[in-house]
Amino acid sequence: MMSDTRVSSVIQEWANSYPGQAHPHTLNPNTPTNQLAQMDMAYSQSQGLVRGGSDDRMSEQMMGLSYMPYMSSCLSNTLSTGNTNHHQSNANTQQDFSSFLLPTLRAPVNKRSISKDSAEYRLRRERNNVAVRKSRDKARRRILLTQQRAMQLQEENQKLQMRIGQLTQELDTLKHIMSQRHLQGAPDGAAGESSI
Amino acid sequence: MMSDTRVSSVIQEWANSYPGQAHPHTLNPNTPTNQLAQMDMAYSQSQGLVRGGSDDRMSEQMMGLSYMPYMSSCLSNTLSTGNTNHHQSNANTQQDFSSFLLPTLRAPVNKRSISKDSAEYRLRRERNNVAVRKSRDKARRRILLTQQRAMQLQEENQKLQMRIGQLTQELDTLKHIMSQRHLQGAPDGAAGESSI
DNA sequence: CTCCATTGCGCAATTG
DNA sequence: ACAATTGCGCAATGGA
Repeated sequence: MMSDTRVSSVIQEWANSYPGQAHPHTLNPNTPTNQLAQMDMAYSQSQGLVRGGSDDRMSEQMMGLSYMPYMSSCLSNTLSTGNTNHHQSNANTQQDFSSFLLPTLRAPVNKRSISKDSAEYRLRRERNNVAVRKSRDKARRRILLTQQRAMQLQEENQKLQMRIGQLTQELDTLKHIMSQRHLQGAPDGAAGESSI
Repeated sequence: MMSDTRVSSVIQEWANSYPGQAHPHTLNPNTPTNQLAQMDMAYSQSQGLVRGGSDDRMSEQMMGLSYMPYMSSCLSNTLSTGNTNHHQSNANTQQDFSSFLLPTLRAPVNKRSISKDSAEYRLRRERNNVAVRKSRDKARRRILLTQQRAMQLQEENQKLQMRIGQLTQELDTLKHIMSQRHLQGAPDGAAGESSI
């Protein structure tokens, strides 16, 4: 039939995706690998509070060169990046007084004047963009792995259930034969008789 | 111990997440729900290219939960929206010649001057934003469900394997007993003798 | 063509 | 300071 070897390999990969914990060891449906625990609420209010006040969207980037597919911006990413980032909309609005708002815990010193133009800003942005792509790719891979794992587990499950049916039937037959010979008097002490 | 009833419910939910296929019915490991088939090289350079391959079917069925959290943002936001979107960066710059660049496939005709300001533009954007939130929320839920499903399948798997071990041992014991009674000569035709 | 759904991407805030 | 995550909006595209 299907190669069962493939299963274990994917399972292995999957396990690697969750360094935190995810071993069959102490598997507990109540601890959904954490990492996802907060997924539910994460949404309900982050929106209105976090960014709502600053309102910085708008005039994101390019619109101009947007028509051509991403070839340019993506292939030559990381640095060369003929990417289309031209957007110098209003932006630096709150980091000025952010130092005031913060609870005086070692004020961020001088973080001002990183406004968009500075090469440092672009550098940071570009780095973050790379990190973001990397992270998302990782997430995608993890999701894929989880899906494959689920499918394979299901497949394996069916096989196991068939096997159980097989064994059960065989056992019944054997027991029946033994009872036919009125020798049933000796219940096997070893295996017990767990119900079906 | 753990309620097994809950398992089936989650599985059920999960199944609903994949209307395309995902029923134990004709499950085929060779069709990994596609939708994620080409994921490996995604990072190196696919970014700009991949787009074309994806093909997934899936209708929409609300998945039960709606977007209570969004309701406020969606309903009220759509128009009232205290958002300060005023920016009139030049926008319509190249769609003029874009019609040239494109392979003559029904040129975008006149999509001109929908630039940012138009109420229609904002309306469309806002609608899309809503759709995006909805879609992502759905995706998150689906991922979570898949994970839970995988965990529960694994748990169930372990139980099944234990059961198999149990049955096998019981069967061995029985066979041993029968052979001890030198009655092995009677082949049970019904169950066959599948090796361990 | 319109409309919604999906998806890749960049930005900014947070986290570790 | 730095990479990794995460929510979000934008634009392109796919599919009714």
